[in-house]
Amino acid sequence: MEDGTSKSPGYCGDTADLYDVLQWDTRQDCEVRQILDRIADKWSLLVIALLDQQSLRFTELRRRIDGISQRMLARTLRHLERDGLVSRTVHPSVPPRVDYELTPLGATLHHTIRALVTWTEEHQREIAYARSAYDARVAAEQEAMEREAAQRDAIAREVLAAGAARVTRTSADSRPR
Amino acid sequence: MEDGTSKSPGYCGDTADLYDVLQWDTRQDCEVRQILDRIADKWSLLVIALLDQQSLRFTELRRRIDGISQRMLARTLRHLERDGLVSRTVHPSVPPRVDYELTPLGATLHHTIRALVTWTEEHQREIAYARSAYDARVAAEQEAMEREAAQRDAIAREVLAAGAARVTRTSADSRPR
DNA sequence: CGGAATCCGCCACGATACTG
DNA sequence: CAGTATCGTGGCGGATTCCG
Repeated sequence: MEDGTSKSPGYCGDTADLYDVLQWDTRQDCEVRQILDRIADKWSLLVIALLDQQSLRFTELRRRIDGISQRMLARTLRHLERDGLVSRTVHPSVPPRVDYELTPLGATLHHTIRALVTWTEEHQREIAYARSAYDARVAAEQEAMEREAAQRDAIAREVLAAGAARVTRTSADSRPR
Repeated sequence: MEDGTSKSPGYCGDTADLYDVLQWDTRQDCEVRQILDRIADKWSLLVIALLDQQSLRFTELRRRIDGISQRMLARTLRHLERDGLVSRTVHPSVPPRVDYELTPLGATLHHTIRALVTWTEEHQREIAYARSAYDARVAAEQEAMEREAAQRDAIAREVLAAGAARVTRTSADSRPR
């Protein structure tokens, strides 16, 4: 089975059905986070998006996503199937044909994901701008640091040179004694 | 700088501003996916959720999240700051005090994230059920496989025993010759 | 064609120690 | 308190091979 969900020992239990939504912060390191990590996965997102439009077979998905390895596609599909988000249909024919499609549950997820993606698309430019601004700031700071270091270095060298000269003189003075 | 966004060579460029939203599937392996991977991150989600309620300082976040390493918290915060989602305010005092709070941009994200988390919470049980059903199916299949294998094994042993007996007889018959 | 299994590089993450 | 720097490691993900 390679690596499954690995029912972590940190399973916090669903004893509290009606927990305060305003406090999903601390205790949510149980199942919710895990599910989120799975569906927010890079490939899962793509697969769900593609399957919303129509059912597809393995190779079609592989071609469309282009960049995914067969291993990751198989893994992703099995995960989604396990979570009940996509359904797998095997047509007994030669060559074998397997179709994947979104379950009703998966379809509801799609809307939410779409919202997230839409947000990202809408604010893409703002984020890019913020990033460049941040990077510029950091670069400026680093440059300032380097200039300062260079200055310190220069001063240190000067002092050392003067000290060496003084030492030479001093030793010359003390030698006769 | 350790490891940053690592502007991947796969940067597809934002040349197409008005791309068909219905086809964000294939070409989205550019910036959108990267942004999504960042904000849909396990820790980022938590930090954003926590900061929506009020501004917090480093250690407060650390305590509340509980399970995050100082390294990941620092990384996450710097990422979010770079993306312009949270703002960092340093109060020059002893001991030093740093406050983090959501920017307006980050506040807009919070609603979307909340929607995603809400979806997860709402369908948590369905997913858990689907998983157990899937696991049960797989376990049953594997058990069937093993039973079949055991049967094959028994049959094979029987045949081998019979064959050995025949061989013994045959060799006994052929010895006198 | 649709996978499963194996090998392996690499880096993301965690734990620790040190700085200011 | 609020980080940065360093090291060790687990597992993610890619390439390859084989099976039904």
